Amino acid sequence: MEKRVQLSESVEDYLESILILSSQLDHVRSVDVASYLGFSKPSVSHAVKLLQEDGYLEINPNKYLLLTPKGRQAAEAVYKRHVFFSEMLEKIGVPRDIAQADACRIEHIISEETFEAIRNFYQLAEEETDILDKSKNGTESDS
Amino acid sequence: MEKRVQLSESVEDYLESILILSSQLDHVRSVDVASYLGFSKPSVSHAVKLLQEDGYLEINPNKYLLLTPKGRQAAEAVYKRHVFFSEMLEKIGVPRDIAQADACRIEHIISEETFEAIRNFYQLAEEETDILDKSKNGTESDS
DNA sequence: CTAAAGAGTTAGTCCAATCTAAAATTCAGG
DNA sequence: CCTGAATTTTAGATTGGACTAACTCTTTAG
Repeated sequence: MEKRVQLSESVEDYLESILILSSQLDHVRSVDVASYLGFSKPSVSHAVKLLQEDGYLEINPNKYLLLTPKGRQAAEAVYKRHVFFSEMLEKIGVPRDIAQADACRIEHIISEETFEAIRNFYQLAEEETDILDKSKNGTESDS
Repeated sequence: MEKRVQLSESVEDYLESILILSSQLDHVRSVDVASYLGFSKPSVSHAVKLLQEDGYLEINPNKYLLLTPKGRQAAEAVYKRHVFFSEMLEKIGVPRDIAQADACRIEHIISEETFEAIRNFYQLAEEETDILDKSKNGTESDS
């Protein structure tokens, strides 16, 4: 069971980007996070120190950032939402870049209950094959 | 056409609450907004001044707050999202108070495109009467 | 070995948005 | 008219999360 305490958006962003980077690089350093998020090195250095103090990650002697179980769990919870929303939004007709941007915000703010409910609802609706088609057509006039 | 520049969440909250209060009271003062939002009076006083400077509202000689067309349009855009999401979430099985709270956050962050796409998709799916029922059942195990 | 590049840190600034404490203003009742 | 309550405003503090400038530490090429 996830304890889902409310973390700040900023903390969630750092943890998520470390998770993503660690699947792309063989190690993640502060500077990698900085360039990924577009933040300055001091900003990341500072944030990382706080994350460490709060037990979300450890900094090994090589300065590699390693998520603790607590940190990884939080990161995965956010990332799971990100993946779901970006895919779902695109499937219902939102342009990819906008879907991405919105997923980046939604992922931080919705409750577990809302996430589960939307996921459930979407899955059921998706099975009605024609809904997705109609939905896409219905939004094409926007662009 | 809505120009939908990105306003801060805070600004949107003030405008939305003035809109809501003006449908409940025959005039809206800073103190009403303060008690509605749970902020201190100085905070509201300060924010209201900024809103006025930016052309979102006017303060009449009785200190009543009056939304300008620009302010009203922004307020209504947010309120429209609020109403849609709180109703929709509740219908797909999210407990009312949680649906409310999530709607209060979602309303500020999603793009016009995503709003339209979700609304469209939901409307189509809603017509398949059994989806809503199944959806509610699917989330009952969470509580 | 040493200089330069790369990475991290320290110190201090800024901004938005809140707060409290304490005026100042307005206004209604006696 | 004057006082007390309600409202608004001023002044200043705080907090989170970003920034720049400039330092230190580490690594590596020549």
